Amino acid sequence: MELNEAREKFIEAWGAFGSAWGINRSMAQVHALLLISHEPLCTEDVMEQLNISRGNANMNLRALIDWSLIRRVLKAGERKEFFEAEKDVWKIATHITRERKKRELEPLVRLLQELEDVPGTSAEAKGFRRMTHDLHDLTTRLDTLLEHSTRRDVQWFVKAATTLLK
Amino acid sequence: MELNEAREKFIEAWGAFGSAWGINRSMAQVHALLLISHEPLCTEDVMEQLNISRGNANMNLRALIDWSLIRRVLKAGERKEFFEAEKDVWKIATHITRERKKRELEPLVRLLQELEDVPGTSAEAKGFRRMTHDLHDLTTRLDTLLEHSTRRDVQWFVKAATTLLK
DNA sequence: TCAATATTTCAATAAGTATTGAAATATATG
DNA sequence: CATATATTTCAATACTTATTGAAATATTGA
Repeated sequence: MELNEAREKFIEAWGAFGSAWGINRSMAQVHALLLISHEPLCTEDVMEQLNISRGNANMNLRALIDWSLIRRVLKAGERKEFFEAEKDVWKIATHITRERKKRELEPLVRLLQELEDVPGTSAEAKGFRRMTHDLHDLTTRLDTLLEHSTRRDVQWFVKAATTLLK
Repeated sequence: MELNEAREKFIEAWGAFGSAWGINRSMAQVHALLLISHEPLCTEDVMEQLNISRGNANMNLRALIDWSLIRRVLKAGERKEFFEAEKDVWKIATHITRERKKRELEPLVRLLQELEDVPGTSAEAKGFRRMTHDLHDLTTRLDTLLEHSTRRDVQWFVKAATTLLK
């Protein structure tokens, strides 16, 4: 496969993958483009290479900065902003999971905690409490796990588990 | 909080959570409803309680069976089908991750594997290979991990990690 | 077999999300 | 400060995905 064809396929696949996991396709594609770009790119570059509008490019570049997946870069003698991606896949994984944990997992954990305290002695109330308690337990564990994950932990973690489970 | 209010909140939250992770809101809500229902429910029950159409209910009940998150139940003397949810949260987590792994992770792993073989000695080609190789490595580890996870493994796994990282 | 009832399908439509592009705003440079 | 250039905003629009509901199909049991 040609390098250029490969680059396109990667951008497409990363976009589809993100999209399946509730991450806006353009955002994932902009991220993919920067991931495989050797040099930092400016907004125009992103617009051209992905065929998207200025507004779209701007919006998703900002979102990616927000997620700590890319950073602004200044080029000497250039007025406009350039962007480059974090290339360490462990950091990428950590930043994505942290962001989503904050946005979606934490609110769920908080609600489940409340729901565990629903009063009542009926079989229904008991069953409800058991369910929400178990879910709360699971989500809290996940939450803690992600909270304390650092690159080395994750590496150890996955390696240990992979070996053990092989 | 009243049990009924709590039930509604849970259904809503589970729907929103699923939706943020690329799982159809209705599917997540039907799942939530069955999770907290003491008795198996029929299609009509689901339609009524969630205010959704027959087609929608049917489609999502089928999808949930497909994901092994609920099962059909026959009630003695009843002609129609009833449905009940798997209530073991570890099994729920396993089934969801397995299903998504199959649908989205595996195709990505396959592509990344191909992309690692892109030819060329330019800095660009090298950088591209490094990136896709690292990603392939990460996704493969994840894939293996999920592949071999069973309830007990997951319990051990999360417990060990939680303790270690606390 | 035939009605009654249950389930599935699917074209039409609605709802939700993403994208555009031009105007407004901000910022750098002579 | 004026001008050129870069960035952001946002209402309009396009696109995607979910949902409806009625018709078609399947299933049960008298």
